[in-house]
Amino acid sequence: MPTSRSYQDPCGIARALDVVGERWALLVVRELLLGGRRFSDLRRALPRSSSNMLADRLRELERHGVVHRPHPPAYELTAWGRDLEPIVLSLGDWALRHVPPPSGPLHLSPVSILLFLRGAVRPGPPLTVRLDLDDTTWTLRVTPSSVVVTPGPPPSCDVSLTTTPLQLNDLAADRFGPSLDHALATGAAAVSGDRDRLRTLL
Amino acid sequence: MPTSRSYQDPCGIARALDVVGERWALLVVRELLLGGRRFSDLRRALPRSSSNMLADRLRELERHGVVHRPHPPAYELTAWGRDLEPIVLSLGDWALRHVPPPSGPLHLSPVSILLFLRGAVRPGPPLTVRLDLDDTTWTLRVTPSSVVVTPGPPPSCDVSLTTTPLQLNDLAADRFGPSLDHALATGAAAVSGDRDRLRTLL
DNA sequence: CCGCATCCGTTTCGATACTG
DNA sequence: CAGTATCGAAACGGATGCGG
Repeated sequence: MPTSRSYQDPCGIARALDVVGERWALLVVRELLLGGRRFSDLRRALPRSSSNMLADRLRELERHGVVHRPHPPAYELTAWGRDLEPIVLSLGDWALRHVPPPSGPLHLSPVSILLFLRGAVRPGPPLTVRLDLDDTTWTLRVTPSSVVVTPGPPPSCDVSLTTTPLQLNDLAADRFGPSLDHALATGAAAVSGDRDRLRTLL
Repeated sequence: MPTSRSYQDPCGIARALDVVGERWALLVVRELLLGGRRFSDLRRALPRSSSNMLADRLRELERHGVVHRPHPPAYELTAWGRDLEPIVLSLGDWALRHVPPPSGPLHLSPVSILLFLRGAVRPGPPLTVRLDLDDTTWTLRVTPSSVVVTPGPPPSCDVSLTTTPLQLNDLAADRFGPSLDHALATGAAAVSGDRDRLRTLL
């Protein structure tokens, strides 16, 4: 049964929290920032959430107009939901300025690292990269005026990279430097196509 | 006992929510945005929260480094906590773009309306306003280069306004136009000093 | 009165199992 | 695959207590 409690406060901040303040809600939004995903995609991306929770949150977000389903079974952000993007990304930047990373066995969703990667890549000469992360495939497209990441494979690509989100995080932190060679040597990552273009991404 | 659950997700967004994602946390931050407040101030501003909840949240926020207490018994935001200001204000703007106001008996905290008012006032000729809202007194200071709202009364002021936060919200929505005359006539607001300067604020 | 701590009923969360 | 059902654990919310 979806949550229906409210702060009963006319302030915009409280009203925003009535919509996206429940547990997991903003992480569901994060997972939808790069495009529509299905229920099972969200479960894989948020493995520590439970299925009834996810179902509740999606229903609430849909009821409030943050999420809709123009092409079931996929869930997508509405235009209003997409307006959360800069806010959610700012929250992430804010935390990274001070919060020590949690310890223990960690899981990083493909969307998390792709949002970070997209933010670190500058527009430049056209380049299409295919990324295979945890059984999902993504397209990173660079043009002189934009950097776009979308779900699904590109029709064709200049270079493709297969690895895990956590490994890609390390590679990106190193700007595809020496750690890339090491990962390729140990099989933690695999590249086909124009490897040098990949190195110049960051 | 303070909450200690974590999303166990190294993504910055999840880490931010580990710190300020629990219920009431961001509303406590909102209440501290204009300066240090005491426990009882926070209780008055957030009357629908419970005292143990508030104590828990303050302890958690202090432990995480968002809040500190340089001058007990007041609670203040740390520099990191103050960095949340643009994010929290953006969330409020986001909600006001689409969320219908909640119904029923509503409570608007002085800080909520003062944040909104401060955002609506442009820098201009120097002016100091004393605001008495719900038994707390505030100072609004306009200079050619800034608009600042601080807790506590000013040493001296050009004009002072006494009313309720909800009433002030209405007056500000009307840019201190006809509704001000009506409020003054009915006693819903009282002004002393340079009333015309007040009218030109917005 | 202020600044909490404690107790306790209710709601939400989270894990697991299950169904169309 | 896309959720629902169930149930114990945790968090929330209100009331009350208590030292300073």
